[in-house]
Amino acid sequence: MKRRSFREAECPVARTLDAIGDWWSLLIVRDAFDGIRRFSAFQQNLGIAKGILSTRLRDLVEAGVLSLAPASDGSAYQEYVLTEKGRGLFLVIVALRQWGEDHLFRAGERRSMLVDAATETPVDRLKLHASDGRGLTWEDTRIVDAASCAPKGSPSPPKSA
Amino acid sequence: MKRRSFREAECPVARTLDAIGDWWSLLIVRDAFDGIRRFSAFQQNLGIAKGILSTRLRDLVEAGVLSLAPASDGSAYQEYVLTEKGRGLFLVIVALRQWGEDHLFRAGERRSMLVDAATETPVDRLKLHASDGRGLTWEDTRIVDAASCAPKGSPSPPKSA
DNA sequence: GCTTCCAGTTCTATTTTAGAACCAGTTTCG
DNA sequence: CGAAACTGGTTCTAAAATAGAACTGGAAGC
Repeated sequence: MKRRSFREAECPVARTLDAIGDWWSLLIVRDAFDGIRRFSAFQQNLGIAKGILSTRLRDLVEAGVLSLAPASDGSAYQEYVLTEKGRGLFLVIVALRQWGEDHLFRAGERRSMLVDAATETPVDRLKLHASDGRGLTWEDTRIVDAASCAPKGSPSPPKSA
Repeated sequence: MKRRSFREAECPVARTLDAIGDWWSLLIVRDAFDGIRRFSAFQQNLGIAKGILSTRLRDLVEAGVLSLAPASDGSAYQEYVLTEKGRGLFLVIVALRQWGEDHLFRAGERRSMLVDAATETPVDRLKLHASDGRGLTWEDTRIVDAASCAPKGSPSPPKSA
């Protein structure tokens, strides 16, 4: 009765959710983007049980999203910091944020906001584009099998690995 | 011992995850984007227990992400279709997909691909821009409280709601 | 009208989570 | 230095969620 795994799914969305799609992981990652690094800081900020946090952090480190580094304040403790792979989740967080802003707030309700630090102005909306720059909506797209759609530099035909 | 709720969180990311952040919801939404509409089709495609699927679909309908519509094939059954709100999750799915493509596949491994239907070429990567069009990375951004960052047409000061 | 399919609901067993208690190593500080 | 408090966990129990199978009532197929 184990939870189904999509680690080997053909769909990248499924693999991503398999890796970080549980209830707490993305919240932890969001906190990491907000500068939180210490176990107790995550725990207090999220109100998560320590046992769960412990396994989630371990899983995220195992997944290569976070890594353990010596504390920046010189103490003997360690900190959890985003790896390059973890920082790659930024647009996932932004996409979640923009959807929430659009659909989950009543008018005038207090909310945090993502701004361009240089100008303090809100960032632009994410948009999807074709390779030639045209804007795309869901209706303009299709899912195909990679084998049938080799990109320019066709790295290698899917023979073994 | 209820699961903590972020329905009233100030952070849009937290609200979004509260609404659709559990293990199955985004997979169901992904399937919906792929054209799946019937209970049994979701069930077979995901390998999810029927009981869970039942509550997940009910929750998604309640959240306004899916709606029930009479079956398009003329039968007496009903179908689950994405609402406008649900279609708004497209970029979330795309962001998850691109991260998975980048970090969760070995070279040459078979994977599905999102293409521009018109040209059959892979879509562009999502990118974040400032309001003036400059590309932004995480390091270029900050989270601020909405009240301290009123946008141009300052809709209304956060007085009541 | 009998059988099969569809879309669930209900049931039990297993797994996961929450929350509190506990603990070893660290830091504080008197 | 030694006691007290803090940090980062682990362990324990109880509650909740999930998996999987069995069951059900209406719709379709024949």
